[in-house]
Amino acid sequence: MRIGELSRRTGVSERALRYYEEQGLLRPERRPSGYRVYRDVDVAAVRRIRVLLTAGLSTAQIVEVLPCMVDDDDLLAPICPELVDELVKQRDRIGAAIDELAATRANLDTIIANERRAS
DNA sequence: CTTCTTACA
DNA sequence: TGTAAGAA
Repeated sequence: MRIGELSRRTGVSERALRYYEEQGLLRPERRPSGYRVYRDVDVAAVRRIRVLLTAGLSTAQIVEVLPCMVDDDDLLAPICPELVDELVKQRDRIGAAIDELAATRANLDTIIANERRAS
């Protein structure tokens, strides 16, 4: 199938699909015309990429992590133990980010609470 | 009509 | 990431 069909079947824009390829996430063949040719398995591949992207992983991380994962029905399951380690680190980073945002929000709340009427 | 690349009021 | 432009 060509990019248009893959886009329709995955709900991912053609722009994004070309970007994924640029990042090494997909390696479609090329027809002499230059058109990209995707295989059926790429539909599932794109879904996995989406899941990881939504989980906050960068495309670079996904490139390394993807080969260590397998489709367990509808979910993604990590195979390599070292991968689980990286995922845990990623989870911790998110936790840290949440804490920082909570702190900045608290600062904002304080400032808002200081509102005073103009005399 | 579909895709490709490149570039950005 | 979207989108416009010019070419195939």
